[in-house]
Amino acid sequence: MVLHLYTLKEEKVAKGKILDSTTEARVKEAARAVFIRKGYAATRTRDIAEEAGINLAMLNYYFRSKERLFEIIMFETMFGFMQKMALVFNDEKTTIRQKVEVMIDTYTDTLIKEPNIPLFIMSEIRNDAIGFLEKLPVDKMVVSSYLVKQYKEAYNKGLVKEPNPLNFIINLMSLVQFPFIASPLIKKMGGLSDKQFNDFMQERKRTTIELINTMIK
Amino acid sequence: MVLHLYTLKEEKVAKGKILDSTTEARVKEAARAVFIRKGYAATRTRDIAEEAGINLAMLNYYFRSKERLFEIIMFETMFGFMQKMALVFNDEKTTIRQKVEVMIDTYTDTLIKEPNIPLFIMSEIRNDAIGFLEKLPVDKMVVSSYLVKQYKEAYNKGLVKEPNPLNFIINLMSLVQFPFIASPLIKKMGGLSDKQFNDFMQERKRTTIELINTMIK
DNA sequence: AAAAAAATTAATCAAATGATTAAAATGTTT
DNA sequence: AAACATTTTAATCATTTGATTAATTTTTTT
Repeated sequence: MVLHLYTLKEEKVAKGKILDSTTEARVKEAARAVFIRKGYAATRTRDIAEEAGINLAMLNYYFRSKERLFEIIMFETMFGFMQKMALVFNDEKTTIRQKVEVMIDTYTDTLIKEPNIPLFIMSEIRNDAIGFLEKLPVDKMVVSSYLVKQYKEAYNKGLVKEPNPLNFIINLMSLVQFPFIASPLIKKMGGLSDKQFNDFMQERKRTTIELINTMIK
Repeated sequence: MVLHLYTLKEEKVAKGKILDSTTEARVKEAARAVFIRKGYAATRTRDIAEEAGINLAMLNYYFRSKERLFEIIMFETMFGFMQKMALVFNDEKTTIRQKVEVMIDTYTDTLIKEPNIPLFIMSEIRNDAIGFLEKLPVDKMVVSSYLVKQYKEAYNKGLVKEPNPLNFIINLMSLVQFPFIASPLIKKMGGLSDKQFNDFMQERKRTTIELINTMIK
């Protein structure tokens, strides 16, 4: 009955077991689903156990505590979120306009599949009991990105009016993420079903790209 | 030791007592502050009592339960939020452009003072244990607004490209509200202090108005 | 001033909840 | 197969937390 380290577990998984069938993986996947749907404070460890279809004790056996499990989920989620962004931002082969297009297109698709991620991230960062924000180099990621370099050049050439690239990035994020954050409200406002909402978001890609592109000559 | 009704309390307040000095009012004000800062699930009734500087039992004495107290706060917050919107939307004396300007200006000012309201509303609507969204006629408010009427006319005259007024309204809300929802992230990204962030939002008013106005000829 | 009502406090309760334990079951190694 | 290690289960613990109670103080009414 020795409680092994998490790293030992990883080794075992790496050996070739089907990740999703492992109890550990099921707990983690259930935790991800419930945490993202309800937030840290509102989820009970029993909710996770139930969602995973396992005994409650297994959660603590594999992850020691609710908080440690949450840290793993939160870190992975934020990391994935940022990595996706960084990849587009730092592509030296694309123009600003192409980046805008790719960002809006791929982000919308991602969020149609996982619509609760933005609200989850923003909510959990608000409390930030653990201090994720400090650990994540979002500032470096933006300031030293290729996109910002491109944007500054474009500004110097008079191709964009707005001098602050932060405004540009915020507009981009706002227009894509906010509709998902406010999705229950928007569905109600427009009388949209889930399906209709997703179709609406698909169509919105084009108008959003157009709107952002008015910032760039 | 009779527990009086909430309405009786109101009468008393109406008699002329200074609202903020009443224990009941202090509990409510503290509840508003804590609920909006941390969300329903993360706040303990003891947090509220401490913030109000009163005995925990007073919360239940005046408001019966955490849930009932929350309902009052949530309803008032959402109502205020919508009323402010409806007032601008239904002003028959202003043009669309003027409405855009007023919306962005006043909303930004409001959110600089109460930056956590959008995230609070969106978070609590997500769970929606009580069913606020059903009770609130957001759909009617938008569809039958004077702004939507104006917008449709403008579309018929070829003054706007985008046929769906929902897209227009979402863009407006996104650009104003999202920066506050994501404020910790944005502060980190831009290396901004609280003061710098607020100044940034003030400046952003102008560029946001410009951006939205590109949708209207 | 006496009586009644309302407000407040400290102590306590009951349920929920995160976590642990000891035993049982399953899997692995020798 | 025996011994050992790992995984799983059911029961239980300890703390947190929303709520209540009974007594006390303060305010209002008569």
